[in-house]
Amino acid sequence: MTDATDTRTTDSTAGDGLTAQYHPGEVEQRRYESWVRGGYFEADPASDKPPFTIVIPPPNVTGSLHMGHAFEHTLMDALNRRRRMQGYEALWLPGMDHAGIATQNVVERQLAAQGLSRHDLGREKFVEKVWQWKAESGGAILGQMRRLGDAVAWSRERFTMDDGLSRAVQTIFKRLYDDELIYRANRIINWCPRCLTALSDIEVEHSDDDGELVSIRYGDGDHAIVVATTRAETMLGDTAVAVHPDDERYRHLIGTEVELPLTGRRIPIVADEHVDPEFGTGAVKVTPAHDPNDFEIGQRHNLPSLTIMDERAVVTVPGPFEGLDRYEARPAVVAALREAGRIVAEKRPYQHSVGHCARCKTTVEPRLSLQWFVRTGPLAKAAGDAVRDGRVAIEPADMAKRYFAWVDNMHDWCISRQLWWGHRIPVWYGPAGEMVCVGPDDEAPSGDGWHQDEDVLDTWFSSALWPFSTLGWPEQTPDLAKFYPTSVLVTGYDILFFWVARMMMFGLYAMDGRQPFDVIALHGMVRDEHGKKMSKSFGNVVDPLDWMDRFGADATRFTLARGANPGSDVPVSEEWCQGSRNFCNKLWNATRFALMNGATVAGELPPSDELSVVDRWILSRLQHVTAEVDEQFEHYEFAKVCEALYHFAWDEVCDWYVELSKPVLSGGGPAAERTRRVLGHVLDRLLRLLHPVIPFVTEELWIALTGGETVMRAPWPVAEDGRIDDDAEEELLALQKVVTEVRRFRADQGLRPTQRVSAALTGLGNVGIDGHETLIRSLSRLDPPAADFTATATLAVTGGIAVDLDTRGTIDVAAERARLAKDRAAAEKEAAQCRAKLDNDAFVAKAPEPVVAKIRDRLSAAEADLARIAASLEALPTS
RNA sequence: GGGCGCGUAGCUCAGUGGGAGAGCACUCGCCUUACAAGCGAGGGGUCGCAGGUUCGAAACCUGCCGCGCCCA
Repeated sequence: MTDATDTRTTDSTAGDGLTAQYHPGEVEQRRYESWVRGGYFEADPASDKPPFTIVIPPPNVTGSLHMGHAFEHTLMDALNRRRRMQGYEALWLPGMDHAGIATQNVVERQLAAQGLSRHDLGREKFVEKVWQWKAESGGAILGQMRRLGDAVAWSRERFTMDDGLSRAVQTIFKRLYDDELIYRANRIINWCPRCLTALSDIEVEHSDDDGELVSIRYGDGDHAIVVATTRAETMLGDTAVAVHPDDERYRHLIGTEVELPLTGRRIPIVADEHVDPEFGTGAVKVTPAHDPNDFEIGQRHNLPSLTIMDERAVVTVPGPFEGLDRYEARPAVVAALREAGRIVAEKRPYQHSVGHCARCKTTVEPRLSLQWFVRTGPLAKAAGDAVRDGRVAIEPADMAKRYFAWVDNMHDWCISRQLWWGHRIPVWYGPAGEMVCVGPDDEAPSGDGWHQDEDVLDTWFSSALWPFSTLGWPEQTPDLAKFYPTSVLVTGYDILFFWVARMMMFGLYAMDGRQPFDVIALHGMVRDEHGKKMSKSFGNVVDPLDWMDRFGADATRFTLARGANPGSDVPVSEEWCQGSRNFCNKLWNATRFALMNGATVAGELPPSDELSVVDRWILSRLQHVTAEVDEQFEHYEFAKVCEALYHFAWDEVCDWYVELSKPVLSGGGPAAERTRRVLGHVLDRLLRLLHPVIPFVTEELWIALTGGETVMRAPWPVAEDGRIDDDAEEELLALQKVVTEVRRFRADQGLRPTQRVSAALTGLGNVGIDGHETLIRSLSRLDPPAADFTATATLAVTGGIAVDLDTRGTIDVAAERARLAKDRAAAEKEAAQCRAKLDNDAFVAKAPEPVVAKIRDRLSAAEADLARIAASLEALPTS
């Protein structure tokens, strides 16, 4: 360098081919393509390696990658990549579900833009149209998964509507039907008047909404009874009033009839245990066709069910309210009742729980209709038992409580949907009322009067088969033999009921009691930096694609994995993602430094007795970290994996090992050779350990460092106990203490970092680091004592080490006094705490001996510190 | 209404019986030949409140307060 041009921040490469900063955009796509080309993601059922299988929770074909996917995929990818490195035949199987309602809605909206409805096209043409839509615009998420780095076996991509999976659906439907675990019944179900379909219980979201509570008097005089309702319009369909059998207020009315206002109908007053006498007046109106609880009461008392609304929730009762929808009918009915002098009280607003369609948020209308159901009793029992008896583990284990609460109280599952997009129910009805369930290899009945059920199955019905339908079931394929049961299911705790319990039920049933997965690893929800749920209306949604653009896929992944404590929600913020980007850059530069200094992985790692204490120390630390990371991975403790590696890489390798190695490397000779080999080894292992979480940057660096083909095929590191060296760790700890103490003195004295100071070190031999005086001087920028050396300050470090410094007479006495006073206060506090414990006879008598001994040691250390500090203070000029 | 969970530094979170931790933020000093996306040093907490168990409690028990989620 011949002039003053500052090259520090430019991106010049320094002979090693690496730029001064990591640019993920230049690496990621290229690396992903090379992985796919290399076939590294694929899995072979003929392999004799042990299998490791994850099936992807199939994203919705209409969806795109949001932060929740990015999170979940990061975890799965990390598990999968590690297992592959460990020598498993690892399969991560991708695919999507057909998302009945959502997809139909998308295509219907497109049609609506042309002024068409699906009915204009007819069923067959409409379904064709949906397939066409899927081919053209479906599955955007698959491309986004590539950007994230998902190591999925693309050759096995599956879709719930594919032929094979459809065959699986029909097969299990028939089997369940024949076993009487599927039945058709007239029941009250959740109905969406906008989607015009039935919904299962869990597709209904409840929220506390403002409504009204209207109290209405039925009957007259001493034969009157007041009921309160939030849905006045349903009184048109009332067929009884119910009271609690023990309620003294109404005992005389039980068994009698009252006149239902506006209708002239007379309805009975019945006694039912399920009425809460504390709520309202203790009397409830009963509308069996429009309320699930009322339906139950109706069943128990043989009451008629009057359906008063059509599928769009429009009143169909002849009279003044006919043709009004439920929200128009409500005030109209209340007005008419008021007119008739029937309203006793009105409360507005009145907050109460209201169910909404999970897909479109429309208020659900309970509706009596003929639907198909899965009888969940025996299936749910088996699903619960598989966890209870330990065949399936839920991680974290606490979450099993939620699972049991669900499977042990499961209602029958309404599986029919009044849609066209989905698996059509394989049941045919005959002219004489016949009903025939048709298996995949059966001939469907044909001829006059035969027709197939119009409805399709709930999307979750096919998703419930996912862990085995994707492997070829019902055929007995090599894949199924090799890769089932899957190893671990990674999913959010919010989906435990929707999907996990259903896969368990169907998996155990279809696979003769063999569970669909060995472990259910649950994660939480991604939230914003203040722990708030991300929502469009709140404006706090973060787009993972945006982060990947700006900080890289690795930084995005590391941010998510680093926050991943099992079962807990993950807050994320842009600042943290920046921090992750910085970490990737740190690794980049550490490797760059290593390459510039000839780090290598060639040849055997020298035996420990040929290595310096610094080399032995970092190798020892590496073993501890390797063991720790391995252990934490086994327990899905991704945050702890990341924490351990971040700390090791940054604080130990970069801040200490690299700095300590600089003088050795520049010194040349065999010592430098050995350190080059150790540095190469440590980075090689570090990059391997990090690869599952941050695959791109580690691949780029590992190849540059080792010249290998891909880190994906490098064996997963195993801790070598023989390299653990407690003495080396102790010595380094002492060395770090000395250096830190000198740096602290320098900072307190306001000495510039570049200013070298003469110093004499004594007592290093006390802790066995007398051989490292040069290193200590280099890190703390101390020169050997000159001829005219005069100590102006003395630092006393624990362990009897003293550093005499010659600051040319200009030491800041006040600053030094303050520093020592602070040290003394800390030591005094420590000594006092220890003394208090030791003075307590009960403590000495009852606490375990090692604990007592430790406190004694701490006390004597604190006392020694106090003595040294006092001496230092004494030695200060009194000015 | 029923159930589950949480409350630890300014923020977000680890820590489950024996020295209160991390990341970020903050303060001070630095372009120090890998990295300013950096380096060195530092400040900051009655561990929600009140009782109890224990030689010893952030952790275990009870109650209360506050917050969240699921179910009805």
